[in-house]
Order: sequence, then structure tokens, then C-alpha cells
Amino acid sequence: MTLHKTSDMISKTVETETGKNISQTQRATAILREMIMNNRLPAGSSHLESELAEMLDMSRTPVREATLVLEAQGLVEVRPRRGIRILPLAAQDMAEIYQILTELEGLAAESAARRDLAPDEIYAVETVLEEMETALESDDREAWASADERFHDLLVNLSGNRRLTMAVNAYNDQVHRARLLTLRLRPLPLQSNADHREVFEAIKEGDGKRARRIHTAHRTRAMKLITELLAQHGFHQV
Amino acid sequence: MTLHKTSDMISKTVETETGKNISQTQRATAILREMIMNNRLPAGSSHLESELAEMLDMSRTPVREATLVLEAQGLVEVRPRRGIRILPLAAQDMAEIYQILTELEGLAAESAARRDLAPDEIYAVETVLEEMETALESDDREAWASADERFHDLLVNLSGNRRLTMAVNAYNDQVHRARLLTLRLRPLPLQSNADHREVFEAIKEGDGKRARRIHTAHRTRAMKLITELLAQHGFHQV
DNA sequence: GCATAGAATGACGTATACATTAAAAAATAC
DNA sequence: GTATTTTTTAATGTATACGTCATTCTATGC
Repeated sequence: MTLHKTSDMISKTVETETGKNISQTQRATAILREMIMNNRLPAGSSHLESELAEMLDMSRTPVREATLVLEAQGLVEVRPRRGIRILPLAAQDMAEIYQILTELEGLAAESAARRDLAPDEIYAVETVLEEMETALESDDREAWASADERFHDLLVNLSGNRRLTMAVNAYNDQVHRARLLTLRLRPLPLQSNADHREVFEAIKEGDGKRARRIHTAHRTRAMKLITELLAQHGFHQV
Repeated sequence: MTLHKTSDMISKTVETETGKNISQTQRATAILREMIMNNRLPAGSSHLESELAEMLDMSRTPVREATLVLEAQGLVEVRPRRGIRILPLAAQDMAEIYQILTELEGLAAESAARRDLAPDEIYAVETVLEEMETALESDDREAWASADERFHDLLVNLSGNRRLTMAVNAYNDQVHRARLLTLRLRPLPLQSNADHREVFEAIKEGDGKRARRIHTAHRTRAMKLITELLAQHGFHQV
């Protein structure tokens, strides 16, 4: 009896831990964010609360809550009676976000260099760097982009500044669409890999200033490239 | 009959002095933020949705929405069934936020220097600088603090980067309590005024690097002062 | 035709109802 | 007395109801 109940409880606990207990609001937030970032909800489009609610098969309440969160994250704009608008990124927006990102990731690189990195942290970054190189060799741009994102994510994590990590992630989410779009348009990012290696070397050596300098240059170059590509290909908004 | 009751309830609809009708959600957000920043809702305290709803004389719905916004802004933490917790700032939090603020305001100063400032922008900053000096002469710390906030606000606005402005404002809101607290503990901020003048001079001259350098030094000094004061006076959390 | 007023529509903001479920309390076993 | 189970409580998450009001449509006057 007791055994039976105990095992019941355990299975229940496991279920809870696996995260089945997610609220509709959280589900709505996650799904909508995903759809925005992958352009399944196109930039510039507007959607009524009731549309989204029907699509997600829930009532308006959790949808409303989700849109508030996404609005705070800069992904949508809530315009009463005109729908929830997926914010498009114009050149100006890209410039604003990249300036901030460059700055914050520069700080992250410098902070990371000031810390003593744990072996597993170093290993994680090395692994991603290798993945990026492998991906480049086999001309697999999707894999490269995925590894690139993980590199930048690891980097800000190394800063040890939780708020910095969250802020950088939020801004990266905002420019995700633009990166996706230019992935096929740009030349193979050979320079990027070299930059990443160099930044990481500087971090391991504890040379914060150098890590920051290289990273800033890296990001600045990437921004220029992306904005030029978007302009060349007539994407005045993404 | 029902109509009568209904119209009574409707008359509760809020109007601001400007005569503009704002939503209950906006009202809740504004009032709660105000109360958090002024310590009328003390850091570390927890409050149930229903408490806040009763206090604000509205239903739980707009309160819930407000707390989501405030959570996204980093002012509270929503812990289901344990209440909405006003986030306290520990030394570590202050360090994280000030690092980010220093960085972002440094970027703002540099960006501002790169722009051509309009006469009214210059005038506005000059006015605030004078206010700060006047306040110092008459030892009016509250007035000084208020002008100081306006100076930093104007500064990021001069950057021309809207997102940067919003981000800096959000972080400043988070450390507002700590600044208030140390206002009476710290020596008269003579150096601050000199720093401000110097930063602004560099901006007017279009010397971005110098503006950034001075501003960064200014913020770094301020952070050190505040954290030391808090530690000295036994505030391990604010 | 054009402009304006009035009516119709329907999206939103808010209150409320209610099921769920975590936390607290009580009861039971050890 | 402590640990475990059961019961109770009540805070939350979500759906729903509904009044309001921005927007759209229609009708009327010119």
C-alpha cells in the first residue's frame, strides 16, 4: 500500500519535474515568440487577441498576458482595437539594437576575461568553436548559425552577470529574423570564426581590454555586413 | 436598476489631471512602480494579487497584467501562491546593474557627442546643470537628486537611440531605491557636478571618446561610493 | 458626389466565476 | 515528539460575461 502510493507520488513528481505543468500563459508566450522569430508570424502583420487565442486554442486571457510580456521584450506592439503588431525591424532599429549589443557583449567579454573560468566552461566554448569550424568546412550554414548563437550565448554567460545575459538574449531575439535572412546572402563567415577564437584566447589569457576590443570590432563588422546586405537586397524592413 | 448600479461602477473610471482616460492596468503599473521605488512597498515584501487589487480598488485582472510588466522590468518577482515579491537589491545586484548602466550610459555619451545637438537640447541640459549647482549651494539634496536624474535622463535621450533610453531608464528605476537611501549618507556630491559639466563639454565639442571616458569614470566612482556606503551602514539589501 | 451624424459592429478592458492545486493544517501512525 | 498521510484552505490560472468605445458602415443633408 505505502509502496504503491509512494511510487504514485514519485511518478507524479517526475511528471511535474519534466515540466508538463506549464501555464497557458507560458505556452502562449513561448509559441508566439517562436513563431515571431521564425517569421511564421510575419513582421508587420497584425493579429487580434481572439485570432491568436483561437489559433492557440485557449481563451483571450493568457494570450493577453503573453502579449504584454512580448511587448516588454520588444517583439510586438499592442495597439488596442488594431491588433497585436509584430514589430518590423527597419535599418534604424537594427542600428539601435546592434549598438547596444556590441556594447553589452563587449562588457561581457571583458568581464569574462576578469573571471577564472572553470574547466567545463572552457570545454563548452572550445566545443562550440570546433562545431563552427566543422560547419564552415562542410558549408552548413544552418549549423554554423546555430553554433554561432551558442557561442555568443556562452560568452555572455561567462560574464557572470545574470542581468547582462538576459538583456543580451532579449536583444538577440529581436535581431534573430534579420540574421536568418542574411545567412544565405552573406559570404562564408570565415573572419567570424577567427574573431571568435581570438576573443576566446584573450579571455583565457585574462586580457579583458583586448577581448573587448576584438569583440567590439567583430560585432561592428557583423552589423555593417548585415545592414548592407539587407539594404542591397531591398529589405528595408525585416 | 441594474443600469443604475452599472453606471455607478463606471463612474469609478479613472481620469488623470490631463483628462486622459487610462486603463486600470496602466494605473496599476504606474502606482505599483511608484510605491516600489519609494519604498512604500518595501523590498523583500510579498503581496497577494488580491491584496494589491483591494488596495488599488480594482479586480485582480489588471493587477495581474501590471505585475507581469513590472516583472519584465525587473522590479518584482511573481511567485505563484507565494505572492508578488518586491525584489530586493543585494550588493551583487547593484554591481550587475551598475556595470550595465555604466556601459550603456557611456555609449549614450559617445553617441550624443557624435550628433549635432539642437539648441533646445543644449539649453535643457544647461538648465539642469545649473539647477544641480544651485541645489548644491543651498544644500538641498532632494532637489539635487531630482536634477541629477533629469541630467542622466537627458543625456541618454541625446544619444538618439530610443531603445538605449528605455533600457537605461529601466535599470535606473531598479537602483532608484539605493540612490535615495544613500542620498543622506553621502558627502555633498561636488565631484559629480564637475563630472557632469565635463561630460557635457566633451559632448558639445563632439569628442565622443572623451565624453565616454569621463562618464564611465563618473559612474564607476558613483557605484563604488554607493556600494561602500550601503555596506558601511549595514544595508546588505535594499 | 461629399460631408457629417447617427447607428451598427466588434475588439478590448475589466469583473467575476470556477476548477485546479499548492500550501497549510489536522490527523494519524510510528 | 516526529514523520507521514489526509483534509482543508485559499491563491492562482483560465474562461467567460459584459459594458464601453473606437472604428466602420449607413443614412441623411447639402
